[in-house]
Amino acid sequence: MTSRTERTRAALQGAALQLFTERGFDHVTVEEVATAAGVSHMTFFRYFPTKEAVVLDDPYDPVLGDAVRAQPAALSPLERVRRALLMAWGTLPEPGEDETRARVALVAGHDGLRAKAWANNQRTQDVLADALVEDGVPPLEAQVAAGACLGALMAALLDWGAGGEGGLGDRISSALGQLAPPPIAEGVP
Amino acid sequence: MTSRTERTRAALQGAALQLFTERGFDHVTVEEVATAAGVSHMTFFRYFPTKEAVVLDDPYDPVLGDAVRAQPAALSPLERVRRALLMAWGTLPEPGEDETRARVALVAGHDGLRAKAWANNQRTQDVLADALVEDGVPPLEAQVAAGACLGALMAALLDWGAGGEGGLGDRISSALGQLAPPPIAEGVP
DNA sequence: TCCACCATGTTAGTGACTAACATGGTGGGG
DNA sequence: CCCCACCATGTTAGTCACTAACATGGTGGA
Repeated sequence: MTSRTERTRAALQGAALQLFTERGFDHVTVEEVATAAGVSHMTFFRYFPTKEAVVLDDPYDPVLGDAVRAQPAALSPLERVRRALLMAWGTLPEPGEDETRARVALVAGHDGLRAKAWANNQRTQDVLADALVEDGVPPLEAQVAAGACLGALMAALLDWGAGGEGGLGDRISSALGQLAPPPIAEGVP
Repeated sequence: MTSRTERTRAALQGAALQLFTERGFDHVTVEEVATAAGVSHMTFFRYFPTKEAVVLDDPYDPVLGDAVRAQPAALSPLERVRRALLMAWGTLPEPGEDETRARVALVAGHDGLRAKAWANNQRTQDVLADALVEDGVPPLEAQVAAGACLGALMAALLDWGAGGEGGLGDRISSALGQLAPPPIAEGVP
């Protein structure tokens, strides 16, 4: 059922996560991760383009683009992205909570990993912005809306990973809530 | 007047900017930059901790922290950061417009450079957030406010560097404008 | 003029990442 | 059940960013 490649991939991620958590990202070589997973360092790089990628693997981008398209075009770009992220969060297939926490904690505690995480974010940002641009939103406005929302989301994520208490979902909705337009007296549009 | 270290530093930055622009960041080695500046590669690393740093050198962070503290505490955290960035932009000593453009263009067009730029942004974000926390704003809320504003600002910067027309200042104020609370009929608080 | 110090060079090493080629296990067709 | 083709993997050798330890030389002040 699980093909050989899937098993190898999982073995690499598992070994990497464990070793990085135990000894720190910088004090584990790719060679060691590969050996722990029972392969050579070349195989590692066939699965993950960089040492960081084995920690930062997340393929959610397409879902998010669709979520933006699903929002009513009458809202401001910022509000569309904001609601899209809130909505998508509920539907994403989450891996185990503990594993997610371990990964985010690694990222929060290491400059190089954080840098790469931001780089990934940039791709997500482009996906979100493109979805808006297709609907006629000016590119700069689209990028800004996506950038602001992702900036807020990332802040919540890193804060959680750095040791904050409570559930991740709560933090995300509270973070995005800060970007919400203030309620207009009575009667929501 | 200009000490030897200042001259060497400027020579390295100049050589790097020119070579990177001509041949692309990845196709120039640190060794070549150093040689072009008349020093060895070890001297390069004594001035800049990474190859990317020679492009991403900007020491504005402390100014921004003070700008946040200067905003009235009655405003929302988001609004305080937003106004602080707008205000600080006017007072910053800008290097030559052309050089800035060349640098931002390099960053906009290269994944590794963008990643490091985001990492720098993280430092700036911490400075902004800390200024809020000192005033009693909860840490998560502070990080989110700073993250959202910097996300918007970065989007405007990269869009400009990628070839957008017009002045950088206009883009920045328009980007941050998107995060402004909608005007409350008449009478601004 | 001489001395002390600091910027710089030299050398040697580690580790991430790549390219070219060799090999072996696995699955599907005969 | 066997064979063959293919794909995942290993081997080897190389480049380049970055670091550490030690040697040296020019510059500025006494």
